[in-house]
This record gives sequence, structure tokens and C-alpha cells, in this order.
Amino acid sequence: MTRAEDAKLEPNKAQSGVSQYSETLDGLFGYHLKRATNVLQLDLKHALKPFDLRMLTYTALVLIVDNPGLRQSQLAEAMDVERPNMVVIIDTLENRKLIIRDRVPTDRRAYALNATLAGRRLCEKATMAVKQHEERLLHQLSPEMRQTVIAALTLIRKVGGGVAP
Amino acid sequence: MTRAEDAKLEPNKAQSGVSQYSETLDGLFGYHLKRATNVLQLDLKHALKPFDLRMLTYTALVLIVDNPGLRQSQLAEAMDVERPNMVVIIDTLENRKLIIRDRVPTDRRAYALNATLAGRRLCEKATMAVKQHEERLLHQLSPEMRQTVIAALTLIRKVGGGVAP
DNA sequence: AAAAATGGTTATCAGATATAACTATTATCA
DNA sequence: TGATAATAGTTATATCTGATAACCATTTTT
Repeated sequence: MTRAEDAKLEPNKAQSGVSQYSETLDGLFGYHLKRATNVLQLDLKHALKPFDLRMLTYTALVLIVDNPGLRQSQLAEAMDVERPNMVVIIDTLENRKLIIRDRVPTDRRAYALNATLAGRRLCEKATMAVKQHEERLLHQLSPEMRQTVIAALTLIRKVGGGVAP
Repeated sequence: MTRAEDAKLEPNKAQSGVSQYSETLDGLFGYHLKRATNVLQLDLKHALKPFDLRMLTYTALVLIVDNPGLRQSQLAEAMDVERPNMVVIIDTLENRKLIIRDRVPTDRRAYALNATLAGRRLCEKATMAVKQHEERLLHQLSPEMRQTVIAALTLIRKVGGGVAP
């Protein structure tokens, strides 16, 4: 949560000016992870703004485009979002005619979610924009470095994935 | 946001069962970052629960302990939190007598934040717990891998730090 | 001395997230 | 088969985080 890069040059100058620094936080992996995620998420927000999408609506749209016929409960599980919260996300996408709730013939309780042509087009454009924004932030990282990081992040997810209540 | 590791084994089985998968999301660096951060943050939450601290209160406490005399506005800036939101965080820490708002003799508008003995002790214990929890999630990552990841995350922060509005 | 800027506060709002309770339908099994 | 349980989706609601506007007291600027 901080922006104290310069602090490293001059630690513990809290009284004087702008620089705060914490050895403790700097020693926590999660702290660095969180800060970088914030940066990337803020950037994502701006990347999606022209399309009037937010992170959650964009993610839902992508998953529906990539998984035609998906049901709401599956989508909710895939996004780690509670079903009640999923409803409003689907609602906004449906109201914009980016997706439709088709009925499932074999189960009249469920909806099969499908993207419309407009939805697929918007999804494609938005994804291009997101990738461009990401590239701007990541251009300093070599492909190998990126792969290492992604591998590490995937490992963390695997370890912690099913542990917490 | 998803938990679709197994999806990689069998992509595009949305209709059948539990596995959803998105090439698109998987190609986004920020997606992996966000998912891993969620895991780590959930873990952090549990690690801090015994101390009745949440991420923001913990972070604030650490920064005050590591930067005695810090002012609220400096802390807010360091945490990327708006000043109004900082107030309630400081309030809860002060109510628990973990910190005190000392007056700044040279500026009667400002408060100099200082941790109490109890605050420093709780901070130390909480940090030990957080580190233990982190270690459990990161034990698969070699020290070199961790360093690479942290270096990458720091780079991202540097690039994106001052760009977004 | 007047005007502008700063530190902290209050009130308020939007977004994300979590839970309980409801309906309609489907699945279970005695 | 018929009662019961489970599931898909919904509504309503509460909490937490995050952001903005407006305010008071004080300091700085001019």
C-alpha cells in the first residue's frame, strides 16, 4: 500500500518529510505482492473504462465467451464469487445485451450463459486493450522472468488453494 | 478469481461439470497476480485474527512502530489510503491503546503517532505469526525464486507507480 | 492582514463481499 | 410413488473497503 520507493534511499526519516519505510513490511512477500497487484488493478481499471467494464464484469464476460453454455453457479465458483453477487454481474451484462441467459432444456432451474456477437466483439477489444496496458507495465520484465513469476504464483495458489476455510 | 487448476487437465468442459478454463484469462499476468494475492490475503486474514487485527490495522501498526512520530497524513500516503479512511483505522488502534496520538509541538494541527509498549509487543507477535503463515504458503519457492519474484514486483511498482491518475 | 494551503475530522456514497431466506425445479430414497 | 433433500437462481440485507465533498483549526504565503 505505500509508494515509498525513495524511502529506501533514506530510511527512517518519518519526521522530516515524505519518506517512510518499514523493514518489517519489506520483509513480507505478501506486501510486495499486494502492492504490485494494486498497481496492475488500477491500470486494469483504466484499460476497461472505455468499454464501461469493471474487473468483475470483464472477467465474467471473458469466462462466458471462453466457456459457452456456462451456468451461473459454475461461473460463480470459477470467479470465487458468491452466487447472489453473481446475479447482479450477469444482470448488467445481460442488460447491455452482451450475453443472454438461455434456458437449459434438461434442467429448467438453470441458465446457460452465452455471449452475443456484441459481447464477443467487446470482449475481444477489451482484452486487446488490457494486454496493451499490461505490456506497458511489464515491458521491463523479460519473458523468462514473467514465466518464473507466473510459475511461482501458480505454486502459491496450489499450496493455498484448498487450505483456508 | 477462479479455482480452476484442474481445468487445465480438461479444458472447455463447461457443460459437463466442474472445470472451466479461460485461455484469455490465463494469458493475463494480472490475473495470476490477483489470484495469488487473494490466497495470500486470505491467509493473512487468518494469521491476524487471533490478534484481532485486519490487514489495514496491522499495516498501520507496523508502519507506526517502524516510524515513530509519523503523522496521519504521512501514514495515509504511505498506505495509499485516503485521509478520511485513515482516521477510523487510527481510531481503532488508539481505542485499543496500541498507539497514541501525541501532539506535535511545532504544528498544533498535526498528530505524531507513536506505538505504546502493548502496541509494539502485539506488532511483534503478529508479525511472527504472519511470517509463519507466509512460510507455509511459500515453502515450495526457493530463495532465488522469491527474490526474482520480489524484484519483478518491485519493477512493476516502479513503472506503474506514478503513471495512473 | 487577507488568502491559500495543510492536518484532521465528519458525513456520505459506491463497490465488493458475505449470509439468510425464499421459489422453482430436480434428485434421492424409504 | 411420494415425502424429503438438494440445487439453481433470486431477493434482501449487512459489512468492509474505498473515494469524495465539506468543514474546522491552524499554519503558510503573499
